[in-house]
Amino acid sequence: MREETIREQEESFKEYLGRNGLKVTPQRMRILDVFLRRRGHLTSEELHNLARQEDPSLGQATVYRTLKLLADSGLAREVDFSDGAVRYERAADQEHHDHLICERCRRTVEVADERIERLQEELAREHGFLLTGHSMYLYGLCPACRAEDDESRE
Amino acid sequence: MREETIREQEESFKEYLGRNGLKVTPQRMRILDVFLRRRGHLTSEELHNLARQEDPSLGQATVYRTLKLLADSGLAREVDFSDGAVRYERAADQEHHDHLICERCRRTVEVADERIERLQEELAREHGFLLTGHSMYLYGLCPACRAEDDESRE
DNA sequence: GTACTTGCAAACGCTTTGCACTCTC
DNA sequence: GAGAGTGCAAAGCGTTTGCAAGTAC
Repeated sequence: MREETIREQEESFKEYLGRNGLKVTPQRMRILDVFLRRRGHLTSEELHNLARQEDPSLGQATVYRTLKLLADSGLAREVDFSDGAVRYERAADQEHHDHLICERCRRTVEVADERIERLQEELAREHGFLLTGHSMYLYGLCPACRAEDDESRE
Repeated sequence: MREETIREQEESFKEYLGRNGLKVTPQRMRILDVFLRRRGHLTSEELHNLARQEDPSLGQATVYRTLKLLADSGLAREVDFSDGAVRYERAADQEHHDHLICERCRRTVEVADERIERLQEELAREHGFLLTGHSMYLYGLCPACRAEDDESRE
């Protein structure tokens, strides 16, 4: 992520904190910084390990608490790959997307399809619901793992 | 669920057990029976409470283990509404469906849309994946909760 | 008789919380 | 200096597991 974008997101977080009577602390800013500099889907533990390299006294609980704040503030998004722990991704990366996950190697691809989104809206409306959000996870075998299968079958 | 269907499912489970060198026990059959007679999305704990009324000595661990077997055998399906616990639903009820969940009252509606399924397949294929499964949860406000909102706004 | 199963309780992994201390505003 | 935030350790939660006793086949 570009330095400039990082600055913007930091400002945005500070603003969010101020607006909600919360305080700007070195821990919170460090966690945000590490989070933004890392692409992908991090668990709280992974983020803790990374951030602790810069500040060994940083506690795991603070990471959990800060990730919640980041999600609330809209800078991070929770994702659940059903692998035990909740993961977080940067919300700024894309407006919206879903995930395609390899069941064997856990590699993930972010996908988006406008047509599916529209159909989801439609489906909700048909049932009288006002759609506020959704989560869609597609599970399968990625190209590499499919190739492995083919080889072993020979 | 009709008695006849229940019989069929019981037979199917016994067959699955035999085929895998597992045993037919009173606990397993009781859990299956309670599960089949209840529509909806049950947690292991809810099922344990129900089954315990018929057999007070039934252990929670046995319910967990049996639900895993039911899922493996294809009689039950795991669903995750992100409310903390894994839930199970009868697989025989529908070939396949997804869930529309009210964020306020937690009411759920089962939905299915052939067009969305096709697009999911297509999306996976575009990325070289072989699709094996998916989970889609739509979150929103149900008609009743929307009406409540409208009233309070007057 | 030989696995496989059971119930119990302990362990598990992720997450939250109570607390005394520290810091931001 | 008041209220929020921190790190720590303990607790919490749903779930899994080790074990000795019991049971299906």
